[in-house]
Amino acid sequence: MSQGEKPAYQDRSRQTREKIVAALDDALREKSFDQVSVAEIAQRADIAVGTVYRRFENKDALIPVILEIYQKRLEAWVAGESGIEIEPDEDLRAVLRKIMRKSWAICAREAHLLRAVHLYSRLKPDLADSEDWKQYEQASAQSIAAVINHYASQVKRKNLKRTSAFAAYMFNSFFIEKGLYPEEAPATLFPYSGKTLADEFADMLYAYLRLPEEK
Amino acid sequence: MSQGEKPAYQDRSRQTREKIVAALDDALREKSFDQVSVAEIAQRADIAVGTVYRRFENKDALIPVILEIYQKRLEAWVAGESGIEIEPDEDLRAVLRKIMRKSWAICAREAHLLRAVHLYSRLKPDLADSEDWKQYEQASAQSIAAVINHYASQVKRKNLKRTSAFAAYMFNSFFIEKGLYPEEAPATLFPYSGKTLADEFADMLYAYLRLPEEK
Amino acid sequence: MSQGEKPAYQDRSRQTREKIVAALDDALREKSFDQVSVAEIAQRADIAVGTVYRRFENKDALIPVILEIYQKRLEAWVAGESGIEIEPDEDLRAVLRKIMRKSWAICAREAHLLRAVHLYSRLKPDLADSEDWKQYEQASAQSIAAVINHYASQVKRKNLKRTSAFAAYMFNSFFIEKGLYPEEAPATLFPYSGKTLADEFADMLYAYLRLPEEK
Amino acid sequence: MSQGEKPAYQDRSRQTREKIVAALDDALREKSFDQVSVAEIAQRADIAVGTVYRRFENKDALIPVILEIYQKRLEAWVAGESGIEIEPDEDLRAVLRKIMRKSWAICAREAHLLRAVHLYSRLKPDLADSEDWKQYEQASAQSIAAVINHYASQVKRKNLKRTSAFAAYMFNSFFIEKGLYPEEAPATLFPYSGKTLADEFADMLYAYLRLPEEK
DNA sequence: AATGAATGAGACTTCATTCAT
DNA sequence: CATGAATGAAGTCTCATTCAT
Repeated sequence: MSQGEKPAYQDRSRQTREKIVAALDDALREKSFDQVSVAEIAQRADIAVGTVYRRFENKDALIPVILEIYQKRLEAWVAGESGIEIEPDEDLRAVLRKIMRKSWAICAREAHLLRAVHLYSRLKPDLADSEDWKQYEQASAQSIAAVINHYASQVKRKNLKRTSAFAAYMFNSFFIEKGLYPEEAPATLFPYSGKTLADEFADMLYAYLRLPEEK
Repeated sequence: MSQGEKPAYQDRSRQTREKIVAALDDALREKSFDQVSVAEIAQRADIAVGTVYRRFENKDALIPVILEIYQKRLEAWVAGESGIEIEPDEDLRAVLRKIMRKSWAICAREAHLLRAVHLYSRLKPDLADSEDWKQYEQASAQSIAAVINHYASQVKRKNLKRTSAFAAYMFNSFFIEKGLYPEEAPATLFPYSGKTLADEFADMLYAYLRLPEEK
Repeated sequence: MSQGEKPAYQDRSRQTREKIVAALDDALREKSFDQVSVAEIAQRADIAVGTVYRRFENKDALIPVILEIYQKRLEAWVAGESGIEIEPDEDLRAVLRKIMRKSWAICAREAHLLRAVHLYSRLKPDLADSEDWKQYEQASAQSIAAVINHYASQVKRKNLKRTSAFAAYMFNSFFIEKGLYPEEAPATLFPYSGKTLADEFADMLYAYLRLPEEK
Repeated sequence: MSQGEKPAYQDRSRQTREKIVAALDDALREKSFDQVSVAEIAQRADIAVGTVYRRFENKDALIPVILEIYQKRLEAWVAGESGIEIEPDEDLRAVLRKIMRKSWAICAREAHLLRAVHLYSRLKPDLADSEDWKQYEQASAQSIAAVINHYASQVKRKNLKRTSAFAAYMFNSFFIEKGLYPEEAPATLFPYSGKTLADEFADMLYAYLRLPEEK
């Protein structure tokens, strides 16, 4: 239960919550969070406006929910499909490609959710300290760091901590523009997507890791 | 004079326009364009609401102005400081660092303006096809391409066109998150800025250019 | 429920609707529709502005309502009073007088409503094609035609269709000026009203019907 | 010089006035007076907004001017073309037809002006007592009366004064709807115009004059 | 006298939130 | 608990009128 959300003791409450969440998910595929009115959410959920306010303190309290949906999707998807399998003797470059392809697939799939959270954190940074969002990004940073540490022998950079942090930052930035706003600049500057795109980024990351810092 | 703007015949008109522009510039340091009402702009400019509408067809017509302010600032700044000087025998890696440091300085300085345009194009992609914005990003892409072509001998990638496009995309993405929203994730994942940040990206780009495509 | 109006599910809604309608009815006795603001309607109805918009898509959607009020009044009135009774052997001239007197009474009673619709259709002919209004006038045309056909034997004109059409046109024009704008010219040119007025017009119509077309 | 208008002592003033008048005339062919803004008039006249206010106290003060234009047109037209010539032994019915055809022609020609004044007197009856408008209609009434008196021998009605007044009223009503709003109901009920229309009305009037009052 | 920039009241409309049923 | 009607602040935009130049 995230901030601004009210407890649901009864079964019926939980059902209502599900409805709201589904409606929001739906609506975000079409418009930005700002453009979706509470009335529209209620209508899509086939409940009354007041009912939304019974579950959520205000409209902003729905934001954490979006991330929550995303995380559930992510988990379900990871659980369902085979994860990234790394062969014992696999090359770092190949592994990065695998990761990037996979990441791209996930990101593209649920872009509307990430877009909503992302935009929101830009529009109302004060409200949306949204710990969840930060946590989410930090989680991705840790994954990157784990890979880098695992292949430390192939990495030429010495300051692994800083390298990991930078890689994580680029990883996220990379996906944000191309993944969340594929129709807008700067995404349109590179007219490829899918594997081509993922591989290109994997290569860039690989190259970076292989380049020794300058003395 | 950009689209939706009305002509200014008199001196007084131009003064008013400047007041509006300054007020907008000011306001954008605090909130997003959507959160700034026309009434607020008028108030900050110390003029009447109607006066804003005398100069601009509607609120959206102010968007191109933002980019215009930015470009003026850019030009003034470039004119003031010494540009990027490239020594004849200078190394690609060093050149990239220079470029990135400079770009970072510019971007950080007027982040609020770029942020406004960027956010707007995400919120109202239909309206804000904002040719100016696209042009601006394409211009940066061309600069990148020029550098790459100039140093073609040091670049190991063969498909220069695709390489340039990807580099341009990463260049812009890199600056967007860290430059426009330095307080938000994912920018916070990499806790450095200034030269450290610029150099790190320069290195990444350099490494990428030096890495041959896989056969 | 007319075009642009929103459905009312609850009793309370219907009460609100009636408040709005009554407020509008009231206001139109004093000013033209254009001069009545939505805020004024809300105030007269003792509700919030937004409440008006909850029931009606926009201000224009109130226009059909005006005609609706008028029609209800008309029906109620007709139901209440005895209708026009025609004796079997009654003279055409006498029948026309009866009709005109009755029509005059109806028209004078609810002049403010008809005035609103009439003016609106003159001010915004494009929007207010207002099928209702047209239908209403055509209905009156059909009534006239029915009478003429019924008394065909007493009518000397041969082209009954054209005669009916002209009679209907004159019937409406007659009422519009004198009925809707009794204080203005040209109504003031004929300083009588009520039966005197109605009878005079009945006579004119009678005379017209009795005059053979010129060969 | 009508009410609300300011005196023009100089030549230049008079020229300005002409420009305004012409611009207004022009504009009224396209939209209603309410829909024409002072700014538009100024633009069409190729003068400044303030200049309009130097000549006219406010927008409403332009209304009397419209009627003035109309009257000038009328006079010029009457002076230019041969007026209505009545042969000594001409039949009343034929004379009425001539009058109606001529009247129709005038009315149709400058409908936009009459329409503006007419609408205005309906929208703001308080302000627009517009003596001019009343005078104008009374003038037409006198003309009708003159004809009726001239043919008194052929008229069967006894109360000539009342008869004339009613005829004048119908004369004006007749032209208002069909002449000023030919595209709207009730004008559309009678799908003819020109001579057919004029003759039909002439016949109606003739018949009326020939019908003795009932005892 | 002319100009046209500036004014600001006021109109329409939206929508997050409240509250009586 | 759910409902959905009602609220009203706030936003965008228009235009008759004023006034400094």
